[in-house]
Amino acid sequence: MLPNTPQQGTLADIASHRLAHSIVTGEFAQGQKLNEAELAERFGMGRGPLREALRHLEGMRLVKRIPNAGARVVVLDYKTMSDLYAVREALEGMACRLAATKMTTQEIDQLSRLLDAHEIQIKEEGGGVYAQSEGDLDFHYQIVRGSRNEMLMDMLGSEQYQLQRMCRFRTSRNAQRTYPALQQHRQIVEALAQRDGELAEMLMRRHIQGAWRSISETIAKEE
Amino acid sequence: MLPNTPQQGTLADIASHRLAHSIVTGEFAQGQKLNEAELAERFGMGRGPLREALRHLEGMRLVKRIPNAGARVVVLDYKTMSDLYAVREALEGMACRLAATKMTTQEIDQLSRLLDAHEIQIKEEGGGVYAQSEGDLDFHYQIVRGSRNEMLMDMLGSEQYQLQRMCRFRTSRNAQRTYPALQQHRQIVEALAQRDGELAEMLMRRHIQGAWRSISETIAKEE
DNA sequence: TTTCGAACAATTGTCGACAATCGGAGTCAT
DNA sequence: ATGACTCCGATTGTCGACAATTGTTCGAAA
Repeated sequence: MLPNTPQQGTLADIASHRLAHSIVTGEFAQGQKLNEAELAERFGMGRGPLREALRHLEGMRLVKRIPNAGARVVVLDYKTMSDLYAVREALEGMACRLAATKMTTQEIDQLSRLLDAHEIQIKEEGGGVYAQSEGDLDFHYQIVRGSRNEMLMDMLGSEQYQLQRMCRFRTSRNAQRTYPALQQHRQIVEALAQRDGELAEMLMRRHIQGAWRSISETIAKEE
Repeated sequence: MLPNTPQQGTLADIASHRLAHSIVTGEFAQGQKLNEAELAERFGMGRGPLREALRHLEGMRLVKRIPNAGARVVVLDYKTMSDLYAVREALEGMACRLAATKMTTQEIDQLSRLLDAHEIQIKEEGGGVYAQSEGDLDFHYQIVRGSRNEMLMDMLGSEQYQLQRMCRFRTSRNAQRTYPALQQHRQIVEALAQRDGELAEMLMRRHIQGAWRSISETIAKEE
């Protein structure tokens, strides 16, 4: 469902996925230096494939490379997260607009049932945040797929998806938002069902703005 | 001004830039296979740095890699170009909205003078398309910079910029659009000067939609 | 004591060679 | 003639070693 391709392909791909996972889960601290030789030994491979993996992660904006000075895990400061959510608002808004005309009625029904499952899950588990969080990603990704836009799927799937997870790990608990978020999801599905792309885009953009506001306040409260 | 960093850094960076240039100018045909050994010899380097460059270009969506089968220049078919313009509409629209509040009055004035220069250039050269094309890119990039959003600048600067140039090379001459495009640019600057982000976003989105419609018709006419 | 400089250690960048895998030519049987 | 199988060439994937660059530490002079 989600782009969690473990991929038993080349060693570089394996290293790329393992590194990405270690970074988004916080196993590697932000700004931490990534030593090539050390990582290569840990993964049981040479430095060649590992360097290629680092190049790939650089393209995904998960690490930042400085020539002759090595690679470091990217630092998600307030400004970066703010920028990220603006980009998400634009891209997912467009995805939603496109999905309103491109998704089949069947797919929209399926999306509605997905929300039913989420609602039950929330009530049973008393607002289990993590499940909702993953479910939220699932909901958004289904809409992006519904846009039928390969480039959007790539961007929101492989690149931003990872950074977004880093945001969630950084500011994990904002449980109070799970229920209003579900309500907003319902409104979005409604707009999709009515094939109103303009409305769907607007609702999605507001939804993401709300998510950012919530995260932003959480960060402010921590300080 | 534009992100044309020739970068005398590592060999991988040099190879990356040379390859990118060869691809966007059409020196390498779309879908052409990129032989590692051959390219490494042509650039006077080993296969290691070249492989890293290919990984980088893969992240920029200029080449497509298949494990154990090599890398090929991406093919810009109609669907891909359509997807690209939808993404551009979303991202540049957002950039324009942000720029309306973030750009200094001085920067907006400068943008206005840039358009004056374009107008003179068009009248003198009788609508020299290529110059206008580069000028158009310059205009758009200035607005993206004005958004103060690093992620937008990265995405629209390094990644899409290249693909967009490929589009232009594929469908080079649509001279009839230079003048209405300039008019639209003027409207956008006007909205920026009035600090009307919503209007500026809408105008930019229409502008890009118009550009796509023009390119789309050109392609349809060729067939 | 501070500061500048030089040697040194650590890490990155690069290359050449070897192993693994894929695509295609050729062959044989049906 | 066509289909599948096998072998071979070509290309990609990987590794280890070497060169180049950086950051540091130690020492000597002001």
